[in-house]
Amino acid sequence: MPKPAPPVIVWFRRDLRLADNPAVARAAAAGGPVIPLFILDEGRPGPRPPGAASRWWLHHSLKSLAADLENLGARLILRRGAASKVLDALIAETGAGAVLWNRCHDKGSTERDAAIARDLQARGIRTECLDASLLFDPREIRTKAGGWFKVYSPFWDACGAAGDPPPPVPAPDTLAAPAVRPGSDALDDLTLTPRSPDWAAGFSDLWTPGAAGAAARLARFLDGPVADYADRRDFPGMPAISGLSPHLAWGDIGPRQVRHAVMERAAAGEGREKFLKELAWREFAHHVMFHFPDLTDTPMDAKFRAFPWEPDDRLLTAWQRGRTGYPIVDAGMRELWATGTMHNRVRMVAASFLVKHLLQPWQAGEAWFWDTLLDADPASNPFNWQWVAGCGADAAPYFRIFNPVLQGGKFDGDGTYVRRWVSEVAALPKKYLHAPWTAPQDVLVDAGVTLGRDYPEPVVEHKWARDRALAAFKSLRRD
DNA sequence: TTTTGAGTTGTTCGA
DNA sequence: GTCGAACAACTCAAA
Repeated sequence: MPKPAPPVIVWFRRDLRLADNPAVARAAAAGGPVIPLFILDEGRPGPRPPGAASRWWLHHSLKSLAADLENLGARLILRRGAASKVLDALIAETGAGAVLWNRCHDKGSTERDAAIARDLQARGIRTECLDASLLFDPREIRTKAGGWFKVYSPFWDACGAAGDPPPPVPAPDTLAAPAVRPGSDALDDLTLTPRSPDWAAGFSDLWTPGAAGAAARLARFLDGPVADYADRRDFPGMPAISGLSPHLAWGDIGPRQVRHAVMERAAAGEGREKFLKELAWREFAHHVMFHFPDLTDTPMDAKFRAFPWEPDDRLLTAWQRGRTGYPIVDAGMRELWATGTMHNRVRMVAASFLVKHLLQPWQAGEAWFWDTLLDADPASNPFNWQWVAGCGADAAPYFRIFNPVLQGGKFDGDGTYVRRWVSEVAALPKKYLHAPWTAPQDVLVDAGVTLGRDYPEPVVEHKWARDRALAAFKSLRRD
């Protein structure tokens, strides 16, 4: 009798799916027993610990993954602690001979995983690190001079020239169970969901974390909205967007699956093209983070280290709570709190407002989004904050300062979005909706609004704040 | 090496 | 109300 093959550990991270998962496919193809593992590792070095909203998503996505694994005859093992220690213990318990995972490109994971791979290999445990989270390998998308792209358009062109990414591999039909059944922590014991108060209670009505939920959302998007995506994506009151970002953040679905489905099932046209370009922005953010590992807290443009921010907790809190007195900003911040996401157009306006109107450091906004966004992504979140602040890749010129009143009028002209989230001003006519302080007294009375009581006066005056921001940005100029 | 064209998402001002 | 220019140089990527 030949000795049975030693089990293979598949270490799940931000790839909580069975299809389009090269580590799973490789382990299944080997035919031996497979041990699916997720580790909640909040030590250093390691990935940035997820924020509170992300933890809620993670909980439910893990639950979904466990159920999907169950259907294949496998049991998801949950453990918490330093990944190296957890792996060591599990290998000792089960006699596992290999550990497979899909690459994460953030600094903490890269450092941790490299050390783990070295240690395991030195002890004769095979490790394999595969690619699942991106369309292209960041090492392969290069400028002609061998550098990495800092501008989106040539990056996009280079991706196009790189050829099609490989099609997603299907989920396995079955996974062999190991002879020794290792113990697992209970999902609830990871305490990923809020208890008192349960501020996430409303999330369940809006979101279905997990691969099935992601597939359903993708199908819904491809059945309709994608055709008008280019024309409607900027209007937060319209149901025009895919809502896939939180699923992508934890890898309920992978970008290759999204791209493949879009190409197969959406008619060629502007909507499809625009959507793929948005997916490529996600890609760009991850590639930039690969080349600039300190993206999370260090401005890419070094002269921004000297930026004259004016940190102020009162202003930061007003912004976080959606009480700035600018309805489009407040609507966005309240949408974020209630749903765990914010429409992209409004993110730009709200982020610009914090950084430019309030002169709060972009890192403070980034941290709040990291904690409250269900789609908080280690690359996209800081990348986009740096873009807004003007210190990131392909950033806008400093004088491009969003006017929250004009943006409201332009992209929420009929007020659908603001009325949904800022009930205090919902009765105002659309003419004054985005600037309640300009409404005549009788209009305010009719709408039942007393500024300063029911809804805040603007925390800063636009023109004054704009001029202050311009002066601050000017001070950075090289002389 | 030097040159050239271009750069997600805007606002304000004055004619 | 509408339109075009100015906003400020700088960096990037390719030829």
